[in-house]
Amino acid sequence: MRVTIKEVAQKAGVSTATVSRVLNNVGPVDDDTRRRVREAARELHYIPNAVGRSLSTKRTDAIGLLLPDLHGEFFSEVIRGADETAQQNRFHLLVSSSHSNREEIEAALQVMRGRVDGLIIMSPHIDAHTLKVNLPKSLPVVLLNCYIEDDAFDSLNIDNYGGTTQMVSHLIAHGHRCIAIIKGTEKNLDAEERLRGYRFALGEAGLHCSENLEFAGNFLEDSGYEAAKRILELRPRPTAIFASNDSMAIGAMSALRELGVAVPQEMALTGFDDIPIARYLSPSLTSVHVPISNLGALAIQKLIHAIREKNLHTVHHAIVPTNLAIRESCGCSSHKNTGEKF
Amino acid sequence: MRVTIKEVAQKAGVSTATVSRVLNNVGPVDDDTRRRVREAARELHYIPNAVGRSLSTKRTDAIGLLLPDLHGEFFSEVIRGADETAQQNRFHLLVSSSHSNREEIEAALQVMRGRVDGLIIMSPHIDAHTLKVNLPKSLPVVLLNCYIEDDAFDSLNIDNYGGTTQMVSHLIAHGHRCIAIIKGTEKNLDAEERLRGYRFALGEAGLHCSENLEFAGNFLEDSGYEAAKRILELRPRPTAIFASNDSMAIGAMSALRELGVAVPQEMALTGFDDIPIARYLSPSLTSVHVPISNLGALAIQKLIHAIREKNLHTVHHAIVPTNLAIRESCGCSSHKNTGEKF
DNA sequence: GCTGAAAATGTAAACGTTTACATCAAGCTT
DNA sequence: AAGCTTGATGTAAACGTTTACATTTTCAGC
Repeated sequence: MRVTIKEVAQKAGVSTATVSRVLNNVGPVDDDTRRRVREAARELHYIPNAVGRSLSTKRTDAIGLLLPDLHGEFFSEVIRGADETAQQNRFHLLVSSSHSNREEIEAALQVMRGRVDGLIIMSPHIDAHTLKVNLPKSLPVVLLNCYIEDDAFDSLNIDNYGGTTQMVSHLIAHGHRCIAIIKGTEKNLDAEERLRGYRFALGEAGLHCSENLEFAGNFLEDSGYEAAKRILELRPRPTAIFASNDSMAIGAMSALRELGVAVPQEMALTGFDDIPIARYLSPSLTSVHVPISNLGALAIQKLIHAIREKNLHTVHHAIVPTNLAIRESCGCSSHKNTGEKF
Repeated sequence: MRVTIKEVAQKAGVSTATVSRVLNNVGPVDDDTRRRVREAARELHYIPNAVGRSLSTKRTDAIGLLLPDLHGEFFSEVIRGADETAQQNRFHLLVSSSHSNREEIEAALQVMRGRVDGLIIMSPHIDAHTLKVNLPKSLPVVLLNCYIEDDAFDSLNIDNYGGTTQMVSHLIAHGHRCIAIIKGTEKNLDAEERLRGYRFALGEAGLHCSENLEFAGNFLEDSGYEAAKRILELRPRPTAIFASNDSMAIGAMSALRELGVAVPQEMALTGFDDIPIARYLSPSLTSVHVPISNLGALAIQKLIHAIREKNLHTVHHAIVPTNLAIRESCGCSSHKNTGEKF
């Protein structure tokens, strides 16, 4: 069926060992032999069988990417960044997405096991114990935005707390005194950290911190839409809304527009993530910029380092900094319409 | 290192063959033996090695997904749909994205070869010959939105032509006589078909069809932004813009807003793809709805059928229908603000 | 021309499964 | 009771590589 190394060896008049040596540039081979083997391989359109090789070398040259039930551009940008970096390093990406509970994650881990040389896990729900039970000790892992700060695993986290604090402080600096928050999914690390940052910024400014100002959400547009409607019923009405991500901010913006509340004049609105579309909204959305595709790329780099330098590699926790992308929706007119790129 | 089938066999006091039979539910095995084997496997936390199995069975249980340099939500929705369906069928997804030229695709194909049981190729640039040279005859393939109508490959195409025709006809029906188009990437099938549909609809209505009304674009927001600015310089000024995808429509909307042109009052605007965010724009974007995640799911279903029923399967070309999502941006007030879901 | 090292190449085991075939025991049929 | 069938299990080959080790060849140094 498919042409194997044996046929190449036969055609070139050598043993399979020699063919392997030639094709992998390893060990001493006579120039003339090398030429003959190369020629034979080319003529037969020989492509080494990846499975056979994997079995022998115990490498797969693949990286597993385990994603939660992510949506929209955040999802695609992470994959794009990861894939690009993986390709550059001659690794492949095994993607498994939409895992929301422990069972699904465990199943996915089992499936990945043996098929990948390393794993990137982005899962706000997972706990260290589940991971340790389901993963061989020797498999390099990088955690992306996970709760766990266990020293067994490398981790990469967005500076949710810092970014939110900055943003809310920005609103306060521009005169807002009553700021509502649309929270993210419950028990989600990002959501919790953003909430924590929000509370801290309010407290630091000596402002009233009330649960009445905190509205449930789940990171999807719909929930932002609903939350905004409820926020408008509050008395006194808040003058600003911090949405825990851009999707919800977009939903909120939609609700505000529908109800005739002008953004930012009657209500300031900010998001988090700075998805590409934020700058094209009307009004353009002020958001906390997260280098999303970098995040994927960084995770891959870290992981590949762990794979290649298994012995040298030491566990490391990194926090990816964020920065404010000030646009129209927060009403900070000095920065109006910059539309800056990063 | 990792526990193998041999250790399970030893612990259970049987041969590896029996263990294999038990774990795969194949062939007759004594109930008591079965129990012992299961127990041993559980105690040892045995997980079959996927590579060894692949080598033996010549299956990988993986599907390759080859994507072009796609952006934004279209990209993520295709992957989501594909992944979901793949998981349901116990297949894994090997994703390789951002391929824009032939060399990259050939490289990706070679890499995929042997690692997957089937391949979904979404690549507006590829030609049948390149595929035939680089793929073993026996590998099932589904082409997604590719030029090729070669009978060697299954294909799945969006009804670009029909969708565009409908949309442009809709604009005409609402009184527009001078409609500009922002074209998609050159040499891209989607782009060409949408252009063809646009021209046809104009012609059918007996309207002037001029190259002056056709503006270059590349499916990214920026190009929509630029094109819109140029469109506004036209005299007589068009009263409607058909953008070949939503991203460009969003860019165009941004430009119009900046220049103080009211949408839809002074300029109607429509897109194509109906990405999730379209309904949350202001004004909400009228677009040609494409069941994007279905597209990924359908492709996987088709492919899995081809893989499983290799002999029964016959080549088939399918066209995925589109439909109009009428919202505010086209100014067809009767449908104002429906915000319908699909 | 011998010795020994270095270079070139071959042999075969190993990687972890599945599975065709062989074997053996037990129960039926006649 | 001999011959069959069936069920349960074991044996070993096969899948396609890589690589440790063995073997052969070459050739410099004496």
